[in-house]
Amino acid sequence: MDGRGTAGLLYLREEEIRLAMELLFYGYRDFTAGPDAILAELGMGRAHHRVLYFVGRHPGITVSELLAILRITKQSLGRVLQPLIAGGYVVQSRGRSDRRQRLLSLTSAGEALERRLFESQRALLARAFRDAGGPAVEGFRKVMLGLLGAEARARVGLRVSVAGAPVAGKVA
Amino acid sequence: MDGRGTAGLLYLREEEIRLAMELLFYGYRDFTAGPDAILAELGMGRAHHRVLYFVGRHPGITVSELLAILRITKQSLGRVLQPLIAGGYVVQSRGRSDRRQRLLSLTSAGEALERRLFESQRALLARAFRDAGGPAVEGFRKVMLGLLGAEARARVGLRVSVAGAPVAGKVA
DNA sequence: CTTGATATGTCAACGACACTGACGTATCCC
DNA sequence: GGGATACGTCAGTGTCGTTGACATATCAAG
Repeated sequence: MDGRGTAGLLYLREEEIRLAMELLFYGYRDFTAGPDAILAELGMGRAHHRVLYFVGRHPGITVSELLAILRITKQSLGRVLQPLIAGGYVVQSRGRSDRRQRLLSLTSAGEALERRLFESQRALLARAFRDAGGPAVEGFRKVMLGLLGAEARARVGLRVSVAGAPVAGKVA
Repeated sequence: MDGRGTAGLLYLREEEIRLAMELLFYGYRDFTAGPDAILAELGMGRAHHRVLYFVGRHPGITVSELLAILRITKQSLGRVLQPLIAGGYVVQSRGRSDRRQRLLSLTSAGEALERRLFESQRALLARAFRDAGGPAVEGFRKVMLGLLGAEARARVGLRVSVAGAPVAGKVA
C-alpha cells in the first residue's frame, strides 16, 4: 500500500535510533536538573559535582587519576577544585609513597553535600528503576555500557557484569 | 559474617544507583564525542548540532517551539542560529497563517550535515543495540523514559510506547 | 482603527566551564 | 647531578548558557 519494501525497515530503524538519541538528550538534562538546582544555591556548578562525586567514590585519589576520569585539563580542574578546598569540602594530603602526589578526599561537609546531591538523583533513578522493572534495568545497563568507549568501559565494566547479584566483595 | 543485615541491601542498592549514574555520565560523553569532533572541524559546537537535529526533525518549526524544546533563551539560540543561516544550513520562511513567525527548515546542505552527524551516532547506537539485544533495548527505553520530566515525556512518550512495532502512521 | 499581546531579533554584560601555551616547584628515580 | 613526573598557576581564548533592556512586525480584539 505504501510500496516501501525494505526501505520501510530502514525507516523504522532510523526512528528507533532517533528516539534513543532524544531519550538520551532529554534524559541526561532532566537527570542533572536536581543537582544543578542545589549547586546553584551554593554558587557551584556541574563541574563541582563531578569532582565531589569521584573524590567521594575514590577517597585518596590523585589529581592525575581524577583528571583521567574527567578528561579535563589540570587548569580546568584547578578552577573548580580550589573553591572546593577553600570551602572545606575537599582536603588534600601528600602521598605517602610519592610525596609529589596530592591525594584528595572529602571532608565531612563534602560527604554531606555529595550525599545530598546523590539523594536527589537517587530518588529519580530509583523511581525510574521501579517503574521499569528489574529486567528493564538490566537492559538499560547493557545498552549504556555499549555506548562507552574502551576507557570508560574498563572503569565500570566489571561492575555492570555483576550488578544485581549479591556480591560481598569490594565493588569499587 | 559481615553483620550487615538490611544495611547490606541498601548498600547494594546504592551501588546500583551509582553505577547507573556513571553509565549516564560516561555514556553521554562518549555518545556525543563523534559529532563533537565533526562539528569542531566546521567551527561549530554541540549547540549547533541540537538545532540541526530538531529543525530536521520538525521542518517548519517556529522559533518559539524550538526554544521550548531546547529550553534556552532566544539570545542563546540566536548566537547559534545566525551562523547556521549564514552558512546556508538553515532557512527561514514567514508563517503563512501568522506572518510574525519564522519557520525554520534545513537546506540540502543542512540535511547533509545533519545526516553526517546522525550517521556517526547511529553507528555507535546500532552496535550497542545489536550487542545488547532487543529486550535490553526495550528496557533501556523504559528506564530512560522514567528519567524524563513531564514536558519531555509528553514529547517522546507516545513514540516509546510503540517503538519496535511496525506502525505505518506518522510518528512525529 | 487604535491598542495590547505576541513572535522575533538584537545589543550589552556576565558567568560557567572547557581549551592552549608557558612557566615554576617539588619530588622521584636513575 | 639530571631528566622525568606530579602538581600548581598565570594569561588568553572559545562555546554556550544567562539576565536585562529595547525595537519591530504582526495579530487579535475592542
